[in-house]
Amino acid sequence: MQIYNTLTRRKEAFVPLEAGKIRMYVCGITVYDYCHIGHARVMVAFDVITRYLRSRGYDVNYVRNITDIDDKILRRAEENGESIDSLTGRMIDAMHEDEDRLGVLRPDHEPRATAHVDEIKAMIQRLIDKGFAYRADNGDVYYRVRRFEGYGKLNNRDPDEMRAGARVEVDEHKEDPLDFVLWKAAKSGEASWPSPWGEGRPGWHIECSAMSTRCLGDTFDIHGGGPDLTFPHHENEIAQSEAATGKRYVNTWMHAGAVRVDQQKMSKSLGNFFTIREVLEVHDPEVVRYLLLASHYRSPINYAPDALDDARKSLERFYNALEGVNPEPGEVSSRFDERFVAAMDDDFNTPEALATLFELVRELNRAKKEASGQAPMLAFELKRLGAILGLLSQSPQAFLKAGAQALPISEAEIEARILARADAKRARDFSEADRIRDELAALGIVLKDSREGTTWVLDR
RNA sequence: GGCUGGAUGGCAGAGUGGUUAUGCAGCGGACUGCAACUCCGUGUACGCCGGUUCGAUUCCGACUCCAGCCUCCA
Repeated sequence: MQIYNTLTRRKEAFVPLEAGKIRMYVCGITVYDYCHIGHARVMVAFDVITRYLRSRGYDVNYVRNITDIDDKILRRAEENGESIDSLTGRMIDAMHEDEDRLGVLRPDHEPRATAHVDEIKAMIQRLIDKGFAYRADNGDVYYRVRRFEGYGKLNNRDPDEMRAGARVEVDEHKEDPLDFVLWKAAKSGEASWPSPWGEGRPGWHIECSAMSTRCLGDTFDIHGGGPDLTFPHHENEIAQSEAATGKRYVNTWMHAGAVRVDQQKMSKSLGNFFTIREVLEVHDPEVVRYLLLASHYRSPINYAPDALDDARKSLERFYNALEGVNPEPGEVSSRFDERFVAAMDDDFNTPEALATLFELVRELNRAKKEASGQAPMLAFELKRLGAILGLLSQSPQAFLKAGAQALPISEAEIEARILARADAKRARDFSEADRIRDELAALGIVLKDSREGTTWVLDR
């Protein structure tokens, strides 16, 4: 199996530290607002990676943190006039709801920063003891960046050159402009924890170093996150962890590509984001998931309404093929499975894997047409491989008729109309049959005739 | 300015040193009372300019353009 490693900027053969086991940490969400599609991409990408690795027999320990103390949280809680716990509690529930709907399986552990302040403080103390950190006179504790030899290795950056042109804010309390905060002294009234350096709270980067080490050990296999975390967040994590433990921190760094809107990154600061929940008001969650998987996880994707429509049409092809077949396990050609695995083994190439599934669909449709008896087995294989991507879990009817409750006509009435049309057809009264079909079509109901009878789906 | 990626047919999007990606849309045919679904067939796509090579969309270099990071952001 090959995985692209941000650290080396190439695909590498992936070998877990411990045979058969994979320890993976992914940077999660700062819970001060609803998740947007960019968050969804990271969630779905690592969900598929986890599902695939498990399908290959690996015992995966997947940890994704929750940042529940931070400046933005403090500010938002203040603005809302609610407590920090209330805000973060609400947003964590919302996040879980969003990912459940997207079919994202929960990570094995979701450590929260506020529940690990002791470990964070212990790591800061270690860094101070080793000379990698210092307490400034304003009560903050900073990391001494230039003391760490490998600083910049993840981003191929030279600290000396960063200094020259950089827009690093000058802070008189820091020894060096590149230094970053490990422990933030509390202003009066702010949420804080006692520490040897005074009342305060953890800086952002240190929580991931402390919690990943706590959950997965000093060195682990995979560390992932969004595209904007390579610098400074992950660079700083490396500096903290490797200085504290003296060991290699992470073997493989994985970063998802950005979600764009009008060729610009979707981000909180630009305000051009779509939340998961607003998108799910109009689109089936599986359509959103498909859209995210139709591009490779490292490529940028442009978010546009048309793209969702295309994704729906592609999924309809899958569900149309599955319709009217009872999947059953059995002997099928191994070539689909082999191609699927080869695609996924190559840095989780989901577009290629999907292409394989479409070939399986064609085979399935042929089997249905020729009544070769292979259809149930092919359908089973399609659903089995689809499940590794977290797709095709619904019944074809549920997917193809989703939204029917909102129709001004009940399903029973639709069935009655279909029977009336069948009668008209039998009487060779095709104008009446067509009238009924047009009447239903005006409501977005599309009829599909086959030897077995007539079924209907919703068109949109 | 520094560092990273990218530019593929009408759209989306993989991939490959010489041979069909795939999906949607289009076109022709089959099925159908007509459709829908489905099947069969159908496209001299690889930013631009050089170089390497028997041969490059694929490797190398320059150029143009796009995006990301360098500040909180997934």
